[in-house]
Amino acid sequence: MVTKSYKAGAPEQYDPSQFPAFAVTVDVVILTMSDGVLHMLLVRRGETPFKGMWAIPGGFKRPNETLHEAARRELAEETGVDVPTLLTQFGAYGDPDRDPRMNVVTIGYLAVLREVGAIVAGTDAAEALLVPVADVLRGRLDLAFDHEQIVRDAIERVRTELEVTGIATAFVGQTFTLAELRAVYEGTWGVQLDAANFRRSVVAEDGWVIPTGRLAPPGPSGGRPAELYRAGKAWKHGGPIHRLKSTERKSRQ
Amino acid sequence: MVTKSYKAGAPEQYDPSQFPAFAVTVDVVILTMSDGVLHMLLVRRGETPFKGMWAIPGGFKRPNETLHEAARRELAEETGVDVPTLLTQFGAYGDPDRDPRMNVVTIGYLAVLREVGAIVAGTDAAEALLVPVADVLRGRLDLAFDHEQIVRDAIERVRTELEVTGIATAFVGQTFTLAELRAVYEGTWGVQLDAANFRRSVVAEDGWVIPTGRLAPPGPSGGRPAELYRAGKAWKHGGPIHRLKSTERKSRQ
DNA sequence: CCAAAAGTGTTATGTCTACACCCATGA
DNA sequence: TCATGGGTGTAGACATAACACTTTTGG
Repeated sequence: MVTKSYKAGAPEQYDPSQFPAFAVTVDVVILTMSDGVLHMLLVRRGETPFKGMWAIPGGFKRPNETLHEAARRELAEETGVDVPTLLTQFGAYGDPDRDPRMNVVTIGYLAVLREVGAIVAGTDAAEALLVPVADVLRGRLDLAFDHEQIVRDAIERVRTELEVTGIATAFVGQTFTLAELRAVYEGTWGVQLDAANFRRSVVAEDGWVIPTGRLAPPGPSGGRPAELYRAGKAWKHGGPIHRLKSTERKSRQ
Repeated sequence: MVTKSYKAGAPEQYDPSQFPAFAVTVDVVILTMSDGVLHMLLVRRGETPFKGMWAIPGGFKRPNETLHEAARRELAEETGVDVPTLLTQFGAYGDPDRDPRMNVVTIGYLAVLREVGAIVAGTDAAEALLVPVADVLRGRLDLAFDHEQIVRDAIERVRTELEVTGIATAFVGQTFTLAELRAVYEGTWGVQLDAANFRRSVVAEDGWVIPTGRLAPPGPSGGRPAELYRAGKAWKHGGPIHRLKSTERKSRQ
């Protein structure tokens, strides 16, 4: 592969002020599974505009960091989590009136955490809240800016990614039972999957889950102990689990 | 659905200069099928930086337009096409050193055109060129900025969209033969598909292609005239054509 | 007539879904 | 021993891939 001479153009006589200036922010939709229900993190805005309203965490991009680094920094500031199991960009939003103060273009990121951990309210947020995603999608919460649309896009993305990539394992721990993994699909898609067929599909796909040989203790109501797995490498064309096409089964939400 | 009071926050005492300023651009990867081969449009840069190098068309976002409008404007300026058959956002790029002049965040858009039409070289481009996408992916052309990466992401996106959405019909005319539609999949994925099975899959899926009853004239070398179809509505979960998993067939490129 | 391209039929193989059944545990 | 949840077996429905065959054109 040829290494490109990246700094070809001369940055000589050039006046940046002749181009319209924008503020660039990064907004992070932080998702986690809690009790089989997909949850997301909201923060209460401590500053104008939309002061006191719920919003998704975010902040201004700094000139010397990449977009991904900015997202990672915002995530760490808000949750204390330094290494998310997954952090993906999913969209950009730049409508002229989306921020009443000035022209702000924001880049949407999707973060997936295994556990909630200690959620730290940052300097510009008076409070933090973990809510079911379904509540936001139903419009029960009034979010600041165009954050409701951003959340909708993020959820649509995670639902698709679930079918196409290995994102599901980002929701569960280092080792997990297949019931836990199945709960990720069920909670995200709002469907019920047949446990038997789920197991076969997942185990059959090569390099997807790897048995550890250990067993998980059963729940308080008994039941056979489940085998513990760890995540394998991702795979070729899409994952082993797909949304039903014709025969839709009853939903849970 | 509840209408949100959008201008809630007061834009009062606020100093925009306290936040880092960025230029925001929109870059458009313009794709079209030509002779069964996926092509893209490049323009030669007429200005510094990277003056004289090939680049994908793009330009600065204006404060009073949306990102989508900016992409549409750039596309029209560069190609004369006002209404593309498809225009989708696929990514944002904001590495600190991606533009030697200043901090520029760019939003990548993917445009699909039916025909090339009259390609008009704009004011800031000395020349325009339609090249096979494969040439760019192989690194045969040295593109300005981080445009090679942007192109790679765009192609990856169009390949996925092809499997999941009705994007294929955006490449063909108002009416089309199934051979033309098949060429879109074959040219984009670099595979050969069985014509018989392709027909069955596409026709079987309800509301995907609609027969017009008319026939297309055969080519110069003869052959039975093909039936003409027009595009139907999109569908539920993904399109009818999928990349082969196990049995990979011989590629064409 | 032959070659070429479109369209139909057929068959073996693979995958998906539903659900019956067995297994290991807590109370 | 019963309830609960994990794991296996299996049969029918459905989808996929390969390819032989028929149809309709140009030369």
